[in-house]
Amino acid sequence: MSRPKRADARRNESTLLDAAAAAFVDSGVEAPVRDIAARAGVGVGTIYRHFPTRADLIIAVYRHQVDACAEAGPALLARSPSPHAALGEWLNLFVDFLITKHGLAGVLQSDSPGFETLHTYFLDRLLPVCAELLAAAASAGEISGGVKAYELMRGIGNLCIGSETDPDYNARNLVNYLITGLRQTSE
Amino acid sequence: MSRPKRADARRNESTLLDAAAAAFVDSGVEAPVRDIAARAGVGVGTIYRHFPTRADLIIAVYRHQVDACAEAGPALLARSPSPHAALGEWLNLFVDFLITKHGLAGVLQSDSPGFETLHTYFLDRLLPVCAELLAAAASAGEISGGVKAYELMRGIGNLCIGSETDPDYNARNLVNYLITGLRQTSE
DNA sequence: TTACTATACGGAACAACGTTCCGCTTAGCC
DNA sequence: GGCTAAGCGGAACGTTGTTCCGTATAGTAA
Repeated sequence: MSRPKRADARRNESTLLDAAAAAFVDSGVEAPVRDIAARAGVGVGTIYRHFPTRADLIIAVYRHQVDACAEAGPALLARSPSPHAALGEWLNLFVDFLITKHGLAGVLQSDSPGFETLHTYFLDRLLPVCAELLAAAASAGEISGGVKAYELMRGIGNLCIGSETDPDYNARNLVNYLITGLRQTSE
Repeated sequence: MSRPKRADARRNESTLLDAAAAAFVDSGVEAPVRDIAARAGVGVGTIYRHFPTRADLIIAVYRHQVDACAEAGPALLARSPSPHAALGEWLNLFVDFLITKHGLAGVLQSDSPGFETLHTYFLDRLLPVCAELLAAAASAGEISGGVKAYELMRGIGNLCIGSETDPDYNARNLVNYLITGLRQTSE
């Protein structure tokens, strides 16, 4: 076991998280590393020591909210009138999260190496929840069992791209059509 | 009116189109400008003289196919059993086009300046067709009139992102759920 | 208090990208 | 054969993410 981190290191890490969060709000998740460093009054090297890649910084900033979303799944399933309704509500929760973080949806789908950890984190955390909701809806006979959780999550994520910047595009509408379409396919 | 283009210029333009098409097939539409120039045995400056921006090159390469897609709309409407069926077929045609061009869907939604002309070209050409199909389906009472053509096209485009690289994600399935969902909303 | 060292820092430097610019070349015409 | 507008190549610029290393300092032991 190594010694605990130095005090200045701990301080910088927290400063960086705040600066990143602020930068993401102002300029989206694609805010340049240099901007974030400048905001925090820190060199770029410091960022990379704390967060091996930009994706890790993004994860650190949003971890709490992703976890909250994951935990909401079972809760919705318990108190919703039907599994399909719970699935719909949960997906809308996910959509809300994505489109309030400028550009997160886009970065999430990016297949550029370096965003793998981001991809992985979201999947690890949310895929099981989605699968559970889907299974419940399927065994209630509300949807076909052929819907794959990964495909659905990825599709929802894709639909959210650009929804925060383009006033003529509202991902929520399309997501709801999609959810409707899932049910009709049931029988 | 200025003189017609010089022979070498015309030759280079056509060589560039071929080189770009080949590069897009090999490495996707995000193929670096330098690669395309090298393939054509030409300097990068030559590309930019013929095509002010990368987006213009992409448009030039795919123009024919976009036009073909646009023209297929009215034809499908004429020979399909119902407007909703025609809409579905046409959207699948659009999806086929997008997912066979590596990364085109992604670039199409990119809001980075410089891709505006690409955005505009697709919209100019395809939006009216989509709107016509939607209107026909709406007045046949098959779908709600509230579906906006732009939103639908953008959503379909989004769904196609990554469908060519990720073996576990097939945009076609989700697009079909979406199309189904459109009808059910008619009630 | 002082001295020592692992830890952490800053920012120059690198590679890859789209794009611009300009000195040289050449096609087409008189 | 020469003149000139048109066209060309590729170095150079500005912007990315990321790496690297000389310097500074926190924490500890004397």
